[in-house]
Amino acid sequence: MKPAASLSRRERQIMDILYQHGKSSATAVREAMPDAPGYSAVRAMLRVLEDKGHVRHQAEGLKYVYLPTVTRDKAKRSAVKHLLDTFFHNSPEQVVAALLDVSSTRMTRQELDRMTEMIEKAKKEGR
Amino acid sequence: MKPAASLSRRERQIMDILYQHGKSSATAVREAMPDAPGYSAVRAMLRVLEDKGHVRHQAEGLKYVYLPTVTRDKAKRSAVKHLLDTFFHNSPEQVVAALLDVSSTRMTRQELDRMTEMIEKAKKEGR
DNA sequence: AGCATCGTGCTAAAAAAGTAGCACTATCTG
DNA sequence: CAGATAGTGCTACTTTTTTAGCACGATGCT
Repeated sequence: MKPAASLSRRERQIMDILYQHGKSSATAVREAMPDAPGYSAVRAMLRVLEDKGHVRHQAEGLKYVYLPTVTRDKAKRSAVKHLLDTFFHNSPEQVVAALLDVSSTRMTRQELDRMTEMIEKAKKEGR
Repeated sequence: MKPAASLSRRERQIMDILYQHGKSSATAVREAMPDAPGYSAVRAMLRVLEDKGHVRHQAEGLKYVYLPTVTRDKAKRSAVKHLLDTFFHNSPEQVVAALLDVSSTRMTRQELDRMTEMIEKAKKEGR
């Protein structure tokens, strides 16, 4: 299986949707797509993704649901690494800054507290 | 100009490189590409990206250097938002967790301290 | 000046992506 | 049971992407 960077436009859109929603039927994927193409097109792309090994499907009731073969967790890490590398010169600190900037209004005190805790914990462990 | 999600595979690779390196010549872009194609191919893609409005070029000495039209900062935000949405259910806190997980070994005490500071500052401001 | 080199602009063709359409099966509904 | 529906598997076609190649201008060297 190829790395995420080698996916085509539509393939990427679909993978993003699958990671966001967890398993989804072709119809669900389609509905979540920007500029959604026809149903057949979506199915064809899912088939291609399956051939390439990026997704697999399981029968659920009558229909198929598709899900990524790579766990959310691994995909997550890759995504974070890629972001770090592309926009932040590998500086996690700057990511935190961006994060606070982008979503500070929506963050509660508790969330911020939990962040502090995590960081404190990392400090202790790294000692 | 279309959103980042509508870029083709190669276009995306190129944009990533440009954001990572800042302005670069066609040759430099090419060298940074995974499975780099021929030089002409890269130039052609840069031209397409320019047509679409994603990059512009300036003469630097004899050659051209290309750079994104959208500022690094805006692109950064979009990328962070997209990551939040795709893998973290919009929970910044979980991003921090992933960040610590992925790069904790490389983080110094100072970096962690600065993170704490930023968060503390956000707490005060949000009060 | 003459030749090699580096970088550009353009065009055309190969390859991949994206899309629609049909045929078939299983279920549901009256 | 007959018809309507929902879902699948394929195949073929169109469009976009991706690529290589050639021609030209500027520069550097001998």
